[in-house]
Amino acid sequence: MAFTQRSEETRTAILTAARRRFAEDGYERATIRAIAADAGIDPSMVMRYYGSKDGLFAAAVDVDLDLPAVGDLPPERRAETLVRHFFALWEGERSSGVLTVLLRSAITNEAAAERMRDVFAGQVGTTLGPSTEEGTVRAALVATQLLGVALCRYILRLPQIVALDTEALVASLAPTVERYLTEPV
Amino acid sequence: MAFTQRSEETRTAILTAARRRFAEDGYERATIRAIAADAGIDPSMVMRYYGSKDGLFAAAVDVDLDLPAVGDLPPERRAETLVRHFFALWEGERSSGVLTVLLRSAITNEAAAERMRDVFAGQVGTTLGPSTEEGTVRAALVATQLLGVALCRYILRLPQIVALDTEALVASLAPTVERYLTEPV
DNA sequence: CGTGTTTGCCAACACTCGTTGGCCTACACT
DNA sequence: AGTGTAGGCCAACGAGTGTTGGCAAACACG
Repeated sequence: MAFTQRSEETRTAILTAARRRFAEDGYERATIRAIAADAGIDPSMVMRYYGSKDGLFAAAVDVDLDLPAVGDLPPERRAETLVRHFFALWEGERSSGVLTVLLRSAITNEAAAERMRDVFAGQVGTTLGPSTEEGTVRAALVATQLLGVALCRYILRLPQIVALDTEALVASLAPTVERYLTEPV
Repeated sequence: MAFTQRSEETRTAILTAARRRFAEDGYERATIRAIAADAGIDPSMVMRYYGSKDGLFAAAVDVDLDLPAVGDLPPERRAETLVRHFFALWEGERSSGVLTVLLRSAITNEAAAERMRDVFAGQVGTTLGPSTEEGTVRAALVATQLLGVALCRYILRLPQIVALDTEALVASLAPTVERYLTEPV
């Protein structure tokens, strides 16, 4: 019952390896065997720690977006703050590809898609202000642009988008996001 | 050697079933057996007609975007025309989910991702005008928004985006696209 | 009508996958 | 030191996969 230090180490080793494999290969092609090999342990240990592949996946995509409360900012600063935070999340070391895991597998795995909708509804929808219907539509429009750029940059790796640095992207995208947040629908 | 009528019928039956399965399940989870069952024939026939699963996939994503020559249009009409054509492509009966196949599998399958980059470079990049470097960057920015909305609407099925009709989406997205086409980078 | 070719199905192979149970080792605690 | 428990590996099962070869039936054509 009590976690020893060693068990906790391999537990996180498995999780790290799982995130990398899920991010690179997607849910279906990431195999328990490969993840275990990366973590330097036996495949059966993965089962003992996380119960099943689904359980491991659920642990791998358990992410906190840690969104800033843009509602407190002056309106003209909200869009830029959001976009900047978005790139910090994707390119940050700490998250280590969780978002890539989530997005990539939300596309082949219905459970992941639902989790993504939940994350969106729960975290994105509310931090943009009171959750009126209009507000969630605005948030969804923002999501189309931000997820689209993540798709092209981190998954499809469109060379023109990969080549741009984040500052140039912020400059291009912030006005779009601002329009979705303010323009009448 | 000469194609009989019956062979051509099952050939397209296989292709139709394959597109549907690939679109719904993605490359990995779409099985030859399921596709064959949908087409009402034996799995081995799929191999005889298309050689391998990869061959079938290549045939399934062989798509012509049929983009309009927006270069001839007055600038203020280009964005709206593009967005409208984009939705017509995705929701049109004729294409029957080819684009969903392409996008969905480009995310787990590296070969599909490269094919997507090729389609983009070959068809999208050039029809937006002379292929200067600035032009391809603009085209890529347009792609982030349009692929993003396709992702949210046809794959993740974000309810707020699914609920909007195409006219409302055109109204929301066209100004964004127009900005990417015109605003200094 | 006879014959060769196409269309199709059946059965199987070789492989990989997630998952399980048994067994050995190393540590913790009294 | 003795003992129970947790950490770890090995071997295997059962299911599902893409793929192949052989054989029956339907067709085309002389």
